Amino acid sequence: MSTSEIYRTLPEQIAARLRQEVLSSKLKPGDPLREVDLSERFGVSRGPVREAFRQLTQQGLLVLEPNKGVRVAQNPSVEVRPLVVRLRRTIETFVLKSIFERITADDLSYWEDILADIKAACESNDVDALTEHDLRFHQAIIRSHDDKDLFALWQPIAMRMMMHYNRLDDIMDSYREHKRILDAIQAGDKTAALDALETNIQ
Amino acid sequence: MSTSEIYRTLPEQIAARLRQEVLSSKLKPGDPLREVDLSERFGVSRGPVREAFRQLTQQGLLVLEPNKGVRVAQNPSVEVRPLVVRLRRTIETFVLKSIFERITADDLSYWEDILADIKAACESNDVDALTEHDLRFHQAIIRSHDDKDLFALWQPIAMRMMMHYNRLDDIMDSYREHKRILDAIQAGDKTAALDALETNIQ
DNA sequence: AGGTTGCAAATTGTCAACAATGTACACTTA
DNA sequence: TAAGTGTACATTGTTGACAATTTGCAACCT
Repeated sequence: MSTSEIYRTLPEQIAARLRQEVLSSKLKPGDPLREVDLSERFGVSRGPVREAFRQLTQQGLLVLEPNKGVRVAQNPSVEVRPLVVRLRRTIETFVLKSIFERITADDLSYWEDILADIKAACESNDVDALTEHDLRFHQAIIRSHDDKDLFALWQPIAMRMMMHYNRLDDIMDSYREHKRILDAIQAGDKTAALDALETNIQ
Repeated sequence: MSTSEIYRTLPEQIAARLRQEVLSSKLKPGDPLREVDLSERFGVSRGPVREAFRQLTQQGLLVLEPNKGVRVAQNPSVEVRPLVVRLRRTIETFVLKSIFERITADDLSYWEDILADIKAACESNDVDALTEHDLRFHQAIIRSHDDKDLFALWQPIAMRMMMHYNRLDDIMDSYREHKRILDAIQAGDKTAALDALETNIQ
């Protein structure tokens, strides 16, 4: 997502691009995606495109119907949304709690970099960039846990929250919320950090 | 899994078979899976096998390393396991709560059928069959919710709990626990049903 | 001996052709 | 006209060949 980021495989690159377009609503819920179109667009054969489709399906961004192809997934219904929020809070607070005492200076400086990106995105009113860096911020927390499996558990839940969603009136609030999380961590105030994190997830 | 069950696609059939072998520990954590081996075994080309691998990866049963292939995933660590339990309880109780008033006679008779299978598996001490029907029981509850997306959210979490796990000393306890859930539902006792469900998930 | 380099084999990744399936629409029939 | 049927067309599913990558091992150097 970050433009300089290097992806290992072809399907990953394609998936990253499509994910960005779904999260930024360039692709809207229900839109069909054709294998041939995308393979021509990316200059590859249908194989890698199919695999990118499977990856995004696993993340909940696309929906697959056998013999019919994929479409952009619908947003979670109003009924299910509170559940998704609860699940995501459960995972992220679990991780923050369990790593809190082991947070390193490197972790902090990395998170500060992301926070700076969030600030820049807010100031230039760039919603797409904000979505990207918001995601990176929370990803970074999850990934700081030793158990890599947690990320696979968290991703589909978080993605469902990130789709076409904008709960804030003032975009700068996003920066403030993330700053509050990081400030509390730096102050060593676990309770405040967890509270700030829960506030940010809704 | 149920022998008469019909799968739509080739990859689904392959995935179902491999899932059974992982859940029954015929395939053990860390075991590598080779595309050619399995394509020969199932009499298909590597394509459908690859896709089955992707499906099982999404369910958390396999782990994929680019250019290196897939291996059977490790069990969740003792540290993460309580989180997985909490997530699964959150989803299943959410579903049971929200469908409780709309449960039909058809639902109940279907669940009773599965309970009978569970009983039979317990009585013949068939752990593999028990795992299968245990899964079917909870799947049936999740699937009774209108929002089909819930299943995709639930599956990877539930699968991680089902892997190589056997918490009960007496296998018949599994039957008793599921019977308690169904009895409470039939009695219309929501609180008791939710409590029985939580007891069963650990 | 310890470490490095360079094959050769095993394995996954990608591609393009062909098969199977689903879809749209004109055509028939009552 | 309305319902059903047949037939092209569009699209996904599967296959086997070839390319790229990783891995194990032997030969080599220091």
